[in-house]
Amino acid sequence: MSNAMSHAESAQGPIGLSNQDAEILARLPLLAGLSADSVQDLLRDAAVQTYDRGTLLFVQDDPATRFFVILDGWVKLFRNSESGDESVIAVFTRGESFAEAAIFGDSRYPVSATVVEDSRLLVVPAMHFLRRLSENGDYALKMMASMSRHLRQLVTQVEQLTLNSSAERLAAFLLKLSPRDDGAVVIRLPFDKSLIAGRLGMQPETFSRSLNKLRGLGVECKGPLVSVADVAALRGAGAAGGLKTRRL
Amino acid sequence: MSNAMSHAESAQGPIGLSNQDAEILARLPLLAGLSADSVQDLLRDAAVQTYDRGTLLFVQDDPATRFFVILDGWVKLFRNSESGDESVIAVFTRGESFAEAAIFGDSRYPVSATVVEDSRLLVVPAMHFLRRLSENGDYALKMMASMSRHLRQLVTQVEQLTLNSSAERLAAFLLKLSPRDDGAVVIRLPFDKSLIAGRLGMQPETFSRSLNKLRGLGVECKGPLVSVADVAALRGAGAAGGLKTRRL
DNA sequence: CCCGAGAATTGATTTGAATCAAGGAATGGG
DNA sequence: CCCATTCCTTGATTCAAATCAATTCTCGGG
Repeated sequence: MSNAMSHAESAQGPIGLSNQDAEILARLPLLAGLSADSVQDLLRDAAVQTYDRGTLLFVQDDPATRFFVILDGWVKLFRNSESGDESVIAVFTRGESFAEAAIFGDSRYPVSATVVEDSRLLVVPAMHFLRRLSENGDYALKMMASMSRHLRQLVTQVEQLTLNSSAERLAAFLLKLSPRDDGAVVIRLPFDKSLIAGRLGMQPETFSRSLNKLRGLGVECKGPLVSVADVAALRGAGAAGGLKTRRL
Repeated sequence: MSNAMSHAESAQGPIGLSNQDAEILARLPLLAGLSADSVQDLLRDAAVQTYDRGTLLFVQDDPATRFFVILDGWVKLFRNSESGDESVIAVFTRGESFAEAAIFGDSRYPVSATVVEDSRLLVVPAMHFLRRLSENGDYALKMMASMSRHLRQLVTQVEQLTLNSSAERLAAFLLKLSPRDDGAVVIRLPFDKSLIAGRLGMQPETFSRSLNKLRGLGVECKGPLVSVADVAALRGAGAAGGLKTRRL
């Protein structure tokens, strides 16, 4: 089924990817700026797979033998405490890679991962990829830049958890989703509200209430659609502590 | 002053390090298993520097031009919110490296760093180090393993913040410091209690009270010394939810 | 088109931790 | 050796968010 589809690219694309998929890979921090040949080389034995919502990709402490690039859909990374409840560490979507970091060192996944929307993923086995990395410094630098990015995200997350209120975390989340940084926008929430709540370290009830608190700042919510009257104003309010932070 | 000190090693040690310092470097995940020559090679223009407590090493968003290895002392990484208060992201000590990840990608420090105890640091300029990394896959893999480790730490931190109580986080902190994993131990707190509180995402007052809550589990505290009657029991209580977690 | 299950909201209540406010050790300099 | 500054502890109070408890809303299937 992979032949005769897309004329020129289909034959030379890494593992039989559509043009659009190839586009995604090209933009990936991990591979950005590499030649088509290089990408082909790195991803030689990678494969595209389709997963249904709910599929468990790997479990915390599993040996890490592969990592993933999301071509479509959403994936949740989480941890389970001994007591059974879960902490959402990250949620990724199209154009993002995850678990690359795990294939180094002791090479066990530090989190579990499930598919939260039907997804198409590029699955990259570690073995060949690692070999190529160690042979080519250029690849390795890209990889480190990508890991560095994930590190930053987590740093931000720790910061937010320790010093922002629920409403502020939600505001920050909306701002990150906003396509523009001022004026009025309508944002479509990318997945279930309760999952967003988890991602932001709060209960669903608190999520709902936080959304209400933002109403005073021009935020309205109908179903999965959130309209923000003035993005800049929302950001300003967050920074100024118009929503309560711990005082100075 | 570097000659005639330690007989054999002094001459061939990286940049005139004592045997003990060389020992530290050898154990560093970043360099572990590399030959003396390789280390010498990588750290060619690194230098040992002494810093007084309170010294600001770099500020969040500074261009990241160097990273550090701690030969002695303690260093705090933190972020400042717009509103002025700080979030402690990590505290590192002898034998640990930090800010390696920052020298990749956009190459700005994602955090600020200050010295919290008089310290001796190995300062490693990024330029030469990066060049060597890209030339030698072995170096790069080590580096990634090290970054992977930091990533794991942050993941754990996010998890703890979202689903453990203050008392549990403190218990986990003590357990990590414990030299043995059962029986009775006395632990010396490595730095000020208020800094530990910050590191654990709580106020100093809450730290004090959490310590009291642990008294019921055989934890006593005199000054900077904490005695644990039974390490295994403490761990058990934490896991079992003897200290309150969110219920299942 | 209606129905049932899961998702989301809303309300009432509890509670863990922050804040406010003093006291009490400890530490270092004069 | 004493004082002062800083750190730590303890108490009273407040507050944000979790928990408990109903509804209401939504959406896909019969």
